[in-house]
Order: sequence, then structure tokens, then C-alpha cells
Amino acid sequence: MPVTNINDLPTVYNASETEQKIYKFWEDNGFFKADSKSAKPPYSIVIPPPNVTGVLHMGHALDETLQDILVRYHRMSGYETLWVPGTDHAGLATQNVVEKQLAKEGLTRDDLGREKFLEKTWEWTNQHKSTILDQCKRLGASFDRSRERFTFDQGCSDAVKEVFVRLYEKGLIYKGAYIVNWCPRCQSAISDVETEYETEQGHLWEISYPVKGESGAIIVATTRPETIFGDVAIAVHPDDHKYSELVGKTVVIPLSGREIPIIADEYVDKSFGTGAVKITPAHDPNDFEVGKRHNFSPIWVIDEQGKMKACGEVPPEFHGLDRYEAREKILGMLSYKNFLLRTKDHEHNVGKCQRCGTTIEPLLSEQWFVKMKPLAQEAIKAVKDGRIKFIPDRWEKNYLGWMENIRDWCISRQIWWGHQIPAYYHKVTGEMVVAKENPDPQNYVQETDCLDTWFSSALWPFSTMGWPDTKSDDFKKFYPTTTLVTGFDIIFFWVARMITMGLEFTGKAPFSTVYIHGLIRDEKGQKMSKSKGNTIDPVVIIDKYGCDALRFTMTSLCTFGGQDIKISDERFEYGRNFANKIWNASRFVLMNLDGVDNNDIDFDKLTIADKWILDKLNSTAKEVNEDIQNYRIGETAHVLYDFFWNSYCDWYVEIAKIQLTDESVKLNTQRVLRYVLDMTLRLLHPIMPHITEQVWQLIPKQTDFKAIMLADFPIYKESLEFAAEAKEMELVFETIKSLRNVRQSFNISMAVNFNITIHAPKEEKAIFEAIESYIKRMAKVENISYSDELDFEVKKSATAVVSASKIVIPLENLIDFNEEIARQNKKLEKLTNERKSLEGRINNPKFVANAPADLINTTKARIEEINTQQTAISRLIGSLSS
RNA sequence: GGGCGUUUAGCUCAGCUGGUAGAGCGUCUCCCUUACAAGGAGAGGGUCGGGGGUUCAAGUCCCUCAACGCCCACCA
Repeated sequence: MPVTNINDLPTVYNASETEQKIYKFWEDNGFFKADSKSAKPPYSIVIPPPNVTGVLHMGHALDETLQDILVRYHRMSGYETLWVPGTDHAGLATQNVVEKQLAKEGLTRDDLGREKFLEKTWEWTNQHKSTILDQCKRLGASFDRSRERFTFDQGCSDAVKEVFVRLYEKGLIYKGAYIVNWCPRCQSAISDVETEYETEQGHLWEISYPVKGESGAIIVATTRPETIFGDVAIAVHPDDHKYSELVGKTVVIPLSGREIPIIADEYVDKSFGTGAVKITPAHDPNDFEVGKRHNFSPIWVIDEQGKMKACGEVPPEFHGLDRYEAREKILGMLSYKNFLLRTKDHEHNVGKCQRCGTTIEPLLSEQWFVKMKPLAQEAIKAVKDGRIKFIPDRWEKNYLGWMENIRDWCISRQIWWGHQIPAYYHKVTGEMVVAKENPDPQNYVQETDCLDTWFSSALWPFSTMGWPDTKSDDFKKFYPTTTLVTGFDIIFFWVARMITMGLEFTGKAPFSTVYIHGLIRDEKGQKMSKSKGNTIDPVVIIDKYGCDALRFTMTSLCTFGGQDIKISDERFEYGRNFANKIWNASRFVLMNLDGVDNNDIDFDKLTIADKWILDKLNSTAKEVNEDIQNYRIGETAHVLYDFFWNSYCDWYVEIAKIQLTDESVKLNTQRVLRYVLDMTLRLLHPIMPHITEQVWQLIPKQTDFKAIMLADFPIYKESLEFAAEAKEMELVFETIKSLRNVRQSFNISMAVNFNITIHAPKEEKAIFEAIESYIKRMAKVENISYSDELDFEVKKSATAVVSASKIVIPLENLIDFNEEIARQNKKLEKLTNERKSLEGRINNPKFVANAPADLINTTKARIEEINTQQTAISRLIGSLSS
């Protein structure tokens, strides 16, 4: 750590120059490395692994910052702290990226074949794997890169196989033909949570199906006419009298001529449409259930590309047509042949692929599923009995609601990049074996499907700790992890599944607290997205304002309720300005330390101001600890901002300037300045790691710790509590403020010095004498005289009433006394209003009977105080007016 | 259809367990006072969405209405 000459420090903090240098210092010294053999209590977090294809965005910046704050706080608070970094192989996303690259060369993945394609994808992955974590370094993330993991690395893959086989053996994984959400573009099944519904303006078409052998027909309403060739029946409600005659009869599918029966099923809603529904088991989840109940074989008419199948049931002229083209053509022909009776506008929800936005095709196909109901039981219990706590707790409801209605999880994906399902089929008999390894490569071939990326993510908290080796040092020391930090958008995708798998395979909840933060939005409250072009690049912000500025601003915007956060470029000025304030205040302190190299404050020599700032520091430390422990991280930022800027800089440093000129207290003042700066930097370090480290390293002879990031985090100390003196300081503030107010009100330049007379009762006079120097310097007072006369005539003066005393500022030619009267009247009015409402309370017998004693006392005391001040001001006005 | 969230100063938002409202930015006045103009000092600004209730006391608890936003489910 190169130490700069203090006098050469620039007056404007140069964040970008400092930050990378500081990060390197930490990294080179291995300060982020956790020791699994340590005797300290563990604190661990696993990063929500960003996609390898990802580029750092504001969401990461927030998520990583919050984790880093928790990690740094606990590291400084005596925990052996591990933050595991890593990335997600992101099956489909990564495959798409590589396929796009191939497309540029005019190739498809099929041209390469599975093995070559995987080779290429690994190549791409290895090239990009560290990009996003390297970007996280710019965020100051203190994760342990020596433990970096990848959801598709050897260890994670072993864990996946182990879990898959065990679940299968327990009967919790099965393979079967069910309706799944099929994305025709991705060419794969996707799970329910990956399907997003959008309301679209569509149509409801009423189509007539002629009854066989009769002149009548049944009219069916549908939103998807292209599936008519897959119909296996028409269903009506059993109690629907309109149709009771028709049940059991046969109708003819228009255009194709295939014959199907009319059946009765409770699923049908009599009041919707025409009350008659076409049943297409291969292409609709509800129809599939109806079909099963009535023993119909499904008929596929749309293929995996979303095109009409070239099969016997589909008339040849439609073969190979895209589903939407087919729809138009079918409607045209139905209309031409008078089968289409009516077209109504109809608003309905259409499923879209979360990844690419393509309309989902519900498709009956053979897929692998995890039976979730039995697994969910323990996961529900763990949250209900408090083993896992959500912050804010309203997300528990959300989680439980989903878990209690959990549906089976479709885990197979028809892609190549991912964990290939460990099932093997006999080449001849087709017999299936589920095992970690191929039992006999000569005769068995592996299942071609891969697993949903979230399958491996679900194991992340324990697969990264060496599981299935439960004897590994990391697993023993750091599993279960402590806190999980993430956004609410992946509670179902990820959090719920980690809880489920963690409990099933380790018997322990994978973390005890789930800290859910809001999402980052643009200044209008819209979600940031590349397509909208409203994204803000964290790296650009860091270059412009600095990492600490970014962190501080974002942290200060975090609310306890976990609201979404709206940001714009300019908001980061807040953090930048604060960083600059820290820089300059620190510069002042360092320049005035004269090499004072310890924090050995002489408690017998403390001035009232010293005691006040120590007391304030102490209560700030107390609150910061409580706030972080309770995940009130935004509050932490506010408390520290207020303490550092308003208490330390605006008051204490100004007062210290006076004390430094007094040889009798100079050294002690330097020590207090130093101590408070040192402790405040530590308190700020989790939020603003770089600047605090840089400044801390410049404080003379910091020998106890190598870095602030390893220093002890300040906690509340009884020895630093000075309640009485802290209260006395209020008199200083009040006095100075009211004198400044007088100056400003009458437009008196700071260059003009006052003489003042303080009319004070005995007990207050002593305090004023003790703080005289502060008043003189900070309110630009030349000379102070005292009087014990409290009842006096005021002439040609402005007066400030402070506590029980009156301060008279003679201003003969400087002011307009009508203005002074007006000023005093305004004050009087304020006091009168306050008094009225307080008296209203105290005169209410019910208030006296019910309110706590100390509230009654303070109310009475306040009325008393107002009373004296009112009397004083009234007299002033009287004597000024005469 | 069910659930959740939001509504507080011109703007963006804080306000934990109920005790007469706070910050940042912006506005108005002064000031380049030897750490900082990314700064200092002072000032102005709110019937806390509407209505009702509980309480000595409500922005804070309960009910209700309204607007906006989100999540889940889903009728072809």
C-alpha cells in the first residue's frame, strides 16, 4: 500500500485512481480468503451465480453490494467469513449465443454435431467465464476467488448426478408424456415458471360441427381453430339441457371429415362461449386431462417447430404450414364452406417464453419431472417453524402460497449445453437405467435431454461446499450458509428450489435468512431492459462517480420494506459528494495530527465538545450494528451520513479548530479527532470500502491491523457515554444558531463582529463560560459580557432567547427595529401554538391518567420552558415598541 | 378471480414496536471563512390519497373507497 504524502492529497477525491489500487492491495494480500480451519464462528454467503453470458447490470450491482456489506461487516465483527463467487452455465442462453455465432458462419449446431458443438461452447465459456466476476471486482466485492465455482464444473456436475439418481431411486423423478410448455423457437420444453402470460386481444371463433346423419350441428367456440384436426371429442356440461339430446352422438370435423363423439364432462363452463368445447388433448393442458378421463388417444397436429404436421389427420393442403398461417387458411376455408358462424373479439392470456418471447405451444411430449409435492412438505415446514426467515416477511406468504400449490417441475430440456440426464437406454431392448455412469457404453446410450439450468442452481449452496463429500472442510465449516441475498423475481425459480433440495439432501436449511431486496428501475419506474434502451451501466457509473459513490447511493435507497429502487445517473452525485466530504474532512484531520500515532485519549482532559462527539459516535455505532443485523441497510447509510457530515464535520471539526489553538487541550483534541475518524471509517467501511481503506492507511501508524477491512468493527461502549455533556452541547448549538439567525435576518456580514451580553441565571452562566470560545469563533462574536439581570429593558438591540437566558446583541445603526419586532412576534406565535396544543393535552385528565409518566413530565417541562421564553419575548417586544 | 405493494414538502423518497412529521435534490438570502463551491451559513415549503372507526393520543392500528403498480391462477 503506497502511502502518499498527506500534503499532496488532491482536494477532490479521485475515486477511479484509488479504487482499483485498493482492490489490488486486498486481493494481493489474500484478505478475501476464508480459512475453513479457523476457530471463529462462520458466516457464509453464496453468490447468486450470474449467467456466464451476462454483462454486469444494476441489479447485480445492488445484489453484490448488499452481500459485500454483510460480508465485510461480519468479517470485521469476528466471524470467519466466506463469500463464494461463481457463475451459472445458463443452458439455453449460452447455447443461443454460440448458435448465433455459428449462424454467422452459416452453420447450425446440427452441422457440428453434439460433441463438436459442446467443445465450441466450452471454448466460448472458458473465454467469458471470468468476465462478469471480474466486473464485480469493480464493485469492490470481497469474495474468495480461490473458491470460484461454475454450475457446470466437475464438482457441480457430480452433485447433479448424485441428486438425480437419488431422487429417481426414491421415486421422486419420473419420465412421462404430459402437456408441457413448448417453445418452438428454443426447440425445447420449458417449465411453468419460465412461462409468462400476456394479455392479448384475440378472437373467439364459433365453428359449426355437423352432427353425423342429421341435419343439425353443434357450435363450438375456440381461440385456436388450427387445432381442430387434433380434436378427439366435443364436450358439454352434463347438466346443460341445451345439449342433453346430443351427448353420445357423433359429429364430423369440418375440412378433415374425421368423426368424433360428443361427450359430457364437468370441466365445461355452460356460460362461456357456446357451452360446447372441442377437446384437443395433444395441444391443451385442460383438454389433456379431459382426454385422459375419457380414454382418448391424443392426436398431434402441430409439431415442435410450430408447424402443421404432415399426418393423416391433417388435410394435405395444410401440411408444413406455420401455425398462424394455418389458422388463417383454415378460417378462410371454414368461412367459405359456411362452417364459421361468428367471430368475436376476445381478450385472453397467451403464454410466452420468458427467454425469447415466442408464444408457447402447449405440447404433449415425453419429459422428465420432479415430483414436488412430497419434497415441498419439509420446505414449507422449514419456513413456518422459523428455520428460514424471509426479510421482509411478506415474502414468506408468497413463498408458502406457491409451495402449497406446487406442481411438478419439468426438468428436461431439449438442448445440448447442460447436464445431460444420467439415464441410459439399452440399444436393443430400450431398457432404461438411471445411474451416475453408463453401465455399459457398448450397449447403452445416454438420454439426449439435458437438465433445466435451475436444477444445478438448486444445489448451489451445498455443491459449492464440496457436497456430496460431507466431510470436506468447507462443508463442515461453512454449510449451511447464513444469508441469501436476492431479488424477489427469483424466489420461485431459485430460492424455493434451493430450500427444497438443501433440506432433502443435507437435512439442513441451506441458509437461515433470505434477504429480499427490490428491483432496480429507471427514473420513470420502468424495468430496465436492453430492448427499452433505458439501462444504466454500473461500470459507466463507477468510472464517472466512483464505486463507493455507487454503493453508498444504492444502499441509501434501500428501504426496510424492500421497495423497488428508481435510479437515474444524477442520483449518484449524492454518494460522490459524500465520498468527497469524507476525503476532505479526513485530509483536514490528517494535516492537523502532527504525527499523533495512537488513540490514547486522556479522559480527564475531555472538553464538553469532545464528550459530545464521543457520545454521538457511540450511539451511532450502536445503531449501525443494530441496523445491519436487522437488515435495515438503508438506515445504516442515513445514520452514518448524518453523523459524519452534520455532527463530525459541521460541528466537531469546526470546534476542534478552536481547541487546536489551545495548547492545554491540543494533543487530546488531536487524539479525539483521530479516534473518531478511525472509528467512523470502520463504521463506513462495509458500505464504502475503498475510500475508507485509503484514508485509514494514511492515518499515522495503524499497526494493530493490516487493513481497515480486517480491523474490529466498532460497537457500543459504556465508557463513551456522556449523556449530560451531550445535552449541554445543545446550548452551544442553539446559541450559535440563533446568533447566526440574527446575523442573516438583518443582513450583517460575517466580517462584522458582534459584542454580546448574556443575561443568564447562575446555573447557565457557568455553561456559557465554558463554551465561550466556541460561540466567539463560530458566531463571530468579539466580546461577551454577562449579567445576572433577567428582567431588563432592551434598547436598539436584537435579542435571542436561548433556554432560560437572553442574549442581547446591540445593533444600533444596523437594524430596523420594526423588523426585529416582527421577527420576535413570529417566534412568539410559534411558541404560542406549541403551548396551546401541549396544554390541551396536560389539561385532559384522561391523558394524565393514561400517558406514561416520563411523557407527562417532559410535556410539563416543555410548557414551563415555553412559558419563560414567552414572557421574555413579550417583554422584549414591549420594550422595543416603546 | 385471489394475493401483495404504493399513495407523506415542487421532485425522489425515509419514517421500527402509535406520543404534534424528516432527508437528498430543487427554490429563496448571504458567503470563495486557510478540509471541502461535489462546499459553508440562514430561510421557506406538508390539513401525511378520500371517508369512517379504535385510542387520552394515529402518517403509524382496524374497516372502507379510489388511483397506480406487481405476483399468482385462468374459461375453450
